[in-house]
Amino acid sequence: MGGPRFEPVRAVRAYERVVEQVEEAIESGALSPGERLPSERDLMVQFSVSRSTVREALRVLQARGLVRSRPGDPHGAEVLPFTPAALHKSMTTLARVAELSLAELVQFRMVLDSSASLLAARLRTDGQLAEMGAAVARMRAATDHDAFVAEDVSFHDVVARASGNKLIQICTDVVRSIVLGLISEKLAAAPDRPALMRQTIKHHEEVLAAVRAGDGPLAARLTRKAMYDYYADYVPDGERPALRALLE
Amino acid sequence: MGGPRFEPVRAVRAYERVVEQVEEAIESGALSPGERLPSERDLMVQFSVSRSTVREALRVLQARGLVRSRPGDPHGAEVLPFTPAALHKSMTTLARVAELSLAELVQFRMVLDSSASLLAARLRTDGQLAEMGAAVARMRAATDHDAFVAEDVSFHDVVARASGNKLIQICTDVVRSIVLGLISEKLAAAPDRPALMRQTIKHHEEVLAAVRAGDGPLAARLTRKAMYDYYADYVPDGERPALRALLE
DNA sequence: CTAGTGCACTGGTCGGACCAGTAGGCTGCA
DNA sequence: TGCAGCCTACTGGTCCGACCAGTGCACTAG
Repeated sequence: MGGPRFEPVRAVRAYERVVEQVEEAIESGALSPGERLPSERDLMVQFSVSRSTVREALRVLQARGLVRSRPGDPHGAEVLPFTPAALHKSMTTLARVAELSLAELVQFRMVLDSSASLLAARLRTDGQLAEMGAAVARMRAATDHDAFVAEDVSFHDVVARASGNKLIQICTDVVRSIVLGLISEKLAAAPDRPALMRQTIKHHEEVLAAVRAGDGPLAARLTRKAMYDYYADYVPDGERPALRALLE
Repeated sequence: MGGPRFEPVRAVRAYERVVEQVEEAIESGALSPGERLPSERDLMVQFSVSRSTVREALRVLQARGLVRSRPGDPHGAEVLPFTPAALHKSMTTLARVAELSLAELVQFRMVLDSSASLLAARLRTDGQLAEMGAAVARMRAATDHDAFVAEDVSFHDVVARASGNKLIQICTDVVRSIVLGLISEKLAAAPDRPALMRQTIKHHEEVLAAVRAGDGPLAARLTRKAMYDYYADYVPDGERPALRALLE
């Protein structure tokens, strides 16, 4: 006690050090999206490691969504612009191995999307308001179910953007696609689809009105209600109370 | 139009197919945490690929937090129990490359933690209530700042657990550690620390009382307030209104 | 000036090699 | 018989060299 606390020196593999350096260069902005890494054969010289090591490092960087390499490309691996793909992947894995229930996912969406609505009610621009209106209009005009869902998504996406919080925007996007992936087949086979679509449109119009009026709490409440009504049928009875707990 | 829509056949690399198969085995539960993968040399026989390919696949699986391999281990790579490490990594990367502001992160925590409090007010067990009380007691007894923060964290963690939503629990955990990582140095140098600690304890007691009373909305509101008061000083003036938007 | 063709180089994969490190069986001592 | 210590077979980490199909660019022929 009291003396310098030494940290255990984990054996750092060569490829990890390569990953760290390249990662740092990318995250610090020294390498911008679209720029190229040197070729693998150049990298092995620069890092003084073998090509196998370089390649393992590139695989890790690729798994993290930071770079992409194409066979034959004479310019070397490309630094990618940020995408939530890696986040999406790890959250999807999480959903499977941690056995996240649909109820938990929907509940999470209720929390996040309603907060987005609340913030959007205050921070939305007129342009975003128009985008939301347009999305609702396209929902109304949608003929097939896929198009309807797509416009539904775009509405929620505008709201999330209008919240001014990129993290909320990204997380709603990721969780939404996981939820949709889980129930898409059931959704397409839902009974009385037209009625559900009409109800959904009505809900969206109400949310939009609340956002336009700047009534954040109302917009949030309506968003939670809309999401509950939309998904409750797919959630097992026993888990529905947990969702209703968010409806006040 | 009309004909079968063919999807572009992206050239699937050999190592990707290896990743897919192992991933599927793990996520489906065919391989449980603690179990071992065959050795690399066995895998190259089973998959009919070279060891380089096997190793690149293992690097990807390791980057995703699914397996771990130690040099010299005669039992092969170990299948890991789920940890949010991969999620944490990708969200940390996200925070850097998407240039998430502290305000966005704190706002996200306000949303998630307050929802956790709201749910916990309804769903908490008596045992969890006791844990929360114990955490607050330890906060009060904490002598140094690190211990104080640690107990603060454990309080929030119990609340998140009591929400009954694993996704909320994990995400609050991940974002919290990112936030703490961003401001830990500033936090330790905060002026008038004892006063801040007293205020924080008071806030936690109030939240705990609301949770105990089953008053979800109050617990949520208090949680947002507590978090705002705790972090507002570190958020640039211009971004504070966005946080206040969550305080009603 | 353009269409077409090589070519140089790329990433993907393979096979073989060596090393340090581990675990478990074996040996030899008590 | 029991146990401590060594030994060995095998592991993962790294390196090397090789081949292939594919790419982009420069060059050439029209």
